[in-house]
Amino acid sequence: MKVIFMGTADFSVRILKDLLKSRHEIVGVVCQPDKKGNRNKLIESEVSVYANEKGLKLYKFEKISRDGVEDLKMLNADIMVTAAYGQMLSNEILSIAQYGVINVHGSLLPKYRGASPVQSAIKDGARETGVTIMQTVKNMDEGDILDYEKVTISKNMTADELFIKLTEIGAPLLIKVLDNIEEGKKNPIKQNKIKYNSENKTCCKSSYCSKIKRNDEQIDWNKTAQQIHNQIRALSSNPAARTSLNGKIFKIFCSEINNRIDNNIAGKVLEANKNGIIIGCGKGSIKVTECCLEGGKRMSYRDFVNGKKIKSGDMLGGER
RNA sequence: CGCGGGGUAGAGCAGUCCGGUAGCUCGUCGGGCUCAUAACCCGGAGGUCAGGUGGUUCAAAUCCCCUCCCCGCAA
Repeated sequence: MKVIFMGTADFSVRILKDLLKSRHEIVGVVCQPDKKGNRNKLIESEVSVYANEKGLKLYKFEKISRDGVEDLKMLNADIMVTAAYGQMLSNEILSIAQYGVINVHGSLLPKYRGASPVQSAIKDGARETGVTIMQTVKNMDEGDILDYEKVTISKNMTADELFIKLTEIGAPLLIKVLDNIEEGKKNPIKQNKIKYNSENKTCCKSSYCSKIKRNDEQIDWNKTAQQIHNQIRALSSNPAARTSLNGKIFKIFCSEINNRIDNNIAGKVLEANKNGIIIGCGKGSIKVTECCLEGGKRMSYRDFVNGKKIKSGDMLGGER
């Protein structure tokens, strides 16, 4: 089939890569316009870089529903596919192609509808999530499910890692769905009828997750080690969970639960040596394994300790 | 021209203010100790100090000028 691919992030690129190897033809790629990033430099999105590299026809609409209709119609696509695109689609866009728009979503819908399904699942400490291929409709993430697959979340898994796993599973799944649609074997299931697990009925309850805000990044050391660990994993590597160390922003990318209960003070560095950086939490403690200081690069706890930037007894999370 | 931090051995850093032999920790290699070790002790290798075959100087990692690259904040 002739496919228009819409996506922006790294997640999207990994889907697009596999899609290019399939029997379907990519007749156009749409991504978000270049944005001003750090230090006001113009940042080209991952999809933009990749599409240019592959010589694909690329569009960057400020507002796709306003600016994109004519261009997209001209491509005569059979179907459009979105994966982390970042814009809502109007009914007009949704009806351009005969098979409409299908989306690759990083959760088992109807759970975690919205902007941050992957991060939210980790933050909640979920042991399992999945990837859903669904028909896109006007209301956010409410369309019928065309196929899905479950994914296990291991206890130290970060959002980066889960994103990769979801694309590894999601890309072939998407291709399978496209194949089926082409062969007339479309089998949509309403979200309120889906059964991922016969024993557990709560999994079919819908929920929403919003964009990650600055406030979500700040670590509250009074929380439990498990909660903090989940927050760190959920936000890694971007934007990353943060606290402060000696007046500077201290970001933590990877951690492990390290339940020390003796002599705990929330936010206190209990130990900082080659064995690890151990930090007291409201309940238990965590071991920081990868981190960075404002202005510096991400590094392992060994390197961080080696540079003598942190020592036992330091307090994290004070005012800055 | 938004604000700030940084580029010194494979890695993380000190040294820069106040110019004068290139330093620390980790890793690595070799040796020793040990029942043994990721522990301890001894020794070695490894650096055009981001770049300008730039300026000042008897002398520049250090002072001055220009360029490049990395990172954080704010948007």
